[in-house]
Amino acid sequence: MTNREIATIFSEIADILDIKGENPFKVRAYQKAVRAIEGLSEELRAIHARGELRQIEGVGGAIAKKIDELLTTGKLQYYEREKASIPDGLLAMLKIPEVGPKKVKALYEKLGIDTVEKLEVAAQAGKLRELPGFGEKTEQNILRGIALVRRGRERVLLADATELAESIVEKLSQLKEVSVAVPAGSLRRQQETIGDIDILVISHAPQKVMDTFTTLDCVAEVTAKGTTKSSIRTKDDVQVDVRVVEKDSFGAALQYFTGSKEHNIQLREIAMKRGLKINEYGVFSEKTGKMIAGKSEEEVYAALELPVIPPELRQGLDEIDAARDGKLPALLEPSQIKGDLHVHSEWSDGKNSIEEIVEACRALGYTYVGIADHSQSLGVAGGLEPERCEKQIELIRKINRKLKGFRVLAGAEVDIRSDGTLDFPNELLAKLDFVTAAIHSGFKQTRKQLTDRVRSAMENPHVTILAHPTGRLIGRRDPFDIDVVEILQIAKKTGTAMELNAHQLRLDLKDVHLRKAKELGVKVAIGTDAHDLTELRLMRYGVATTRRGWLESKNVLNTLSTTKLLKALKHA
DNA sequence: GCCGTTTTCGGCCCGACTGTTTTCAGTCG
Repeated sequence: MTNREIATIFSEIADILDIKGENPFKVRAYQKAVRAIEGLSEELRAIHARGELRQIEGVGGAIAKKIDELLTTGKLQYYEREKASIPDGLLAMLKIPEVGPKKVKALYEKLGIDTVEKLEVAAQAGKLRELPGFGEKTEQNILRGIALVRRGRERVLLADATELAESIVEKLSQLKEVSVAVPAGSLRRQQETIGDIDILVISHAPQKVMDTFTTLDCVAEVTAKGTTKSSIRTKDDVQVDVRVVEKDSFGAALQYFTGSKEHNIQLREIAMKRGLKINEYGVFSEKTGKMIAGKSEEEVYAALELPVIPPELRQGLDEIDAARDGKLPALLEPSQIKGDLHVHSEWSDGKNSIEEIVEACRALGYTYVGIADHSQSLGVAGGLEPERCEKQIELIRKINRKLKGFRVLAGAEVDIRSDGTLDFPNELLAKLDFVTAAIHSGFKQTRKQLTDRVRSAMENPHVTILAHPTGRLIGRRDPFDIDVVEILQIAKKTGTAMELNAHQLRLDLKDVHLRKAKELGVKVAIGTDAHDLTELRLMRYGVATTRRGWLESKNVLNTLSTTKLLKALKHA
């Protein structure tokens, strides 16, 4: 039973208890456990085997016992019982925006509505307004919510959300009434996918900001418009919220709206113990009500005797402990990246010549670029035959002779075949500056097959980097079933680096596994997998993801100087 | 259900907006 499956069960338990009107803190305890499990880099099975379940923050005796039951029997009696106690359809109803546990309960008990379909019919017939607390507007909102769920409320990729947010920020910034406009929320935390975009604005004329925001070209629908907060849905179906605050509360608001929710709850608990109260307007003394901080995030954290925690780390895991103990990492900065280690040229399925790539990379301030075109097996991607690869190496040497202060590294993205053998002979691999091995087929193999396959590739001394280790495409293809922790342990032994593929659809390895890599001392190589020059800019999302994984410059290969990098790649 | 430099009991983050009310509950983040 996977972490994901266990988290889903606890999440359903929380929903069921919520609908039944149980103690809300019990509901929250289950939700907290769900988030804790989702944040694990390790399988619960392994933690269970070591008897360390209760060391997980948010997992106490009762939940540990339930995890034990799930892992040993594959079932949970408590869950079966609770699930049987309410109709299945109620959980689906809860997924509709505007419909929460109280409404579900009322709809079910008073009108016998127990499916989304029945709810839709009743709303259309104007039956809901008979219930106390329900009116015509509520009916319309519920119908809209149902349509929204049917369309599938997909989360937006970090790169797409960033682009949209930056365009809105730019337009709001042009107003003379606006002094600052910045993204907050999960976007500022650089989460790999974004639900809603939050933008925070400092202005003394909030109404003007609200009016401008709700009438932007991209707006399809205004879902809320207040004096300091408005929400819209764009034509691309993304929800965007804008909040306006006063200058003196900006730090508190930025902290508050950056989240994560769990991080903020932890901060508030600390504040409470110190006789302080935090809200989006500032930090206040509980006794006197006097505001003691709020202008900047520095002030807010300082009021709790903490250094500012970088937004990417605010995940509600152990970052506050680390901050208190002075153990926050010096996270990787974009400016520390000296080159891209995964770029495709026109030799395989890329669009540009090596010379064009060099020029673009120099413009980005890099001092090297790793060309890694596909190998022969990948026919669809114009994979190189060994002879073509030899030719490419020659050309790269020729280009390098003409370059000053820049170096093209001759590499290849070599296919790991289904049987674990590599797609190029060793003699050829030996001539390359670096070899990135990757799985591009046979995703459906068993966990053991896939893990063994990658192991045999990594054990080849010429292989320096394992590309996109889990093969996932965010929102499109699940990661293949591979034991990432075991792969990392093998990498430690063989000295292989793990790629962080910075392509917007991949971000592979993901944050929790990067952190595990750091713990194990496995180096990370960031590559954009660019197939054209514009994709070279995806590096920023790679850097952001390493930051979420607590990586520092010393953990990342492409912060090294050319000489040191070449040496490190040979060693690997 | 979790948790403990006040605690093994009694707390558990906080406010905006909406729609329904005529002072507030529900939902959301």
